[in-house]
Amino acid sequence: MNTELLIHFIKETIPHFKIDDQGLLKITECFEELELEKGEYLLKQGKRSGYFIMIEGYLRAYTFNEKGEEITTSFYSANRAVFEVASFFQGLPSEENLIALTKCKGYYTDFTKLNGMFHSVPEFREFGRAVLVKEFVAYKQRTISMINKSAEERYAQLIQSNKDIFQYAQLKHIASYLGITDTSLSRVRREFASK
Amino acid sequence: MNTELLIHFIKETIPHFKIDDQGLLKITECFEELELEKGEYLLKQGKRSGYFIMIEGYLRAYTFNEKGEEITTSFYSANRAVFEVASFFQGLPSEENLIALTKCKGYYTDFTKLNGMFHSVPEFREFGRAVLVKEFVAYKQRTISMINKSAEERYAQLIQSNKDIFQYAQLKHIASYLGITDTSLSRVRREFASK
DNA sequence: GTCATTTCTTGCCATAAGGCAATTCACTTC
DNA sequence: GAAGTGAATTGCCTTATGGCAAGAAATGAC
Repeated sequence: MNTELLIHFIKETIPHFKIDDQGLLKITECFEELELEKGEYLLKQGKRSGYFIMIEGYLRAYTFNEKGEEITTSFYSANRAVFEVASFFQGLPSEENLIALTKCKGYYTDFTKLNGMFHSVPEFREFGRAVLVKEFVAYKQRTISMINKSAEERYAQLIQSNKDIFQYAQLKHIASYLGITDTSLSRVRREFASK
Repeated sequence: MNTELLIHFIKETIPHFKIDDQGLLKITECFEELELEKGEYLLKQGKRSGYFIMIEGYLRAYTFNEKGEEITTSFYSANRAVFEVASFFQGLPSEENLIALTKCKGYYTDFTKLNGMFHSVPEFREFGRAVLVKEFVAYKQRTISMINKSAEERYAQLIQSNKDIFQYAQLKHIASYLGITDTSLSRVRREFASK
């Protein structure tokens, strides 16, 4: 397996930590390469989530509200760890689906393997925790945006932070991610463009 | 130090894990008892967050938006680990304040000590991760509520999940926590009461 | 108790976002 | 390039929420 990019991702995530080769070997042994074609699912509702370090591509996470409408909960792009936190760590069946918006490449593992590394490889502990913290912080910021920003501000923010996604995701999916309807997003875009 | 309640909280958090007495001792040595009076701050903006296992009491987390208005980001009650994730784990100055709504009691530690335990006490790793995951999941669910529930539904949800808070927090703080103004909350409450 | 202060509620009107249906646009297929 | 499909936009109207100011209620100081 070509593990170069996996190793690079791990080192980038914990730059203050030196990892010896033995530790790296233990880690890379627990991952397998995985490719998804556009439209393929990384995770389906009801299954337990795995842990995917994505090196290339775009993914969308979605679930359904009580009315049965699709709600996009996240977008993922390259150099991001992808997992549904409750399902992966607490062993629950996932309420989310993860679908590839483009061809995706990366490294995959499951909870048992990851947990083994977590306890036996100190550097991996740091890595795992850093990833969890980073994702947590991102969600927290998003909640706060929902509280004190308008739809248009959230839209502007998304354009700035993840412009590519507009190329791969449908606007109605971006709309539900932003917490508005596709109709409103369309109007927000018109307003925004005219500025 | 009376560590009974601390030990109880740790065991409750990872019920599937047996902890030996040596591990427990290592853990309890790293915490100190802490009491806050009503109105006292556990964390002030700009400082680095600590880690507080709260056994008794109620806390409120808040920050400010661009207009300088207070935004309540969380309420905490007994048997909860309290920390600002970005500040505590990433070492950043906190953007949040944590203030006691009532007298609070619990156990306190800092990042250095916690990180030491994280690497040296396997049970504490499990505990630390479980806490992080639990808080993360809660935030995630809150974000999704913001997306697909009305203010009234979120209000009803809060009443059900944390009724006590209405006794200790001001309505304007609950309002900003729910993502609405105090005026709107007042109307939501009138509607809700009439049902 | 009375006064002062803060919190909460209400009325009135403004703005943001939603709902639905019709239309336009973009993309595929033949 | 015509027809068919699904996505996105638009028009028209409704509903949810906000803003502000006035009043009511609760709280605290003396």
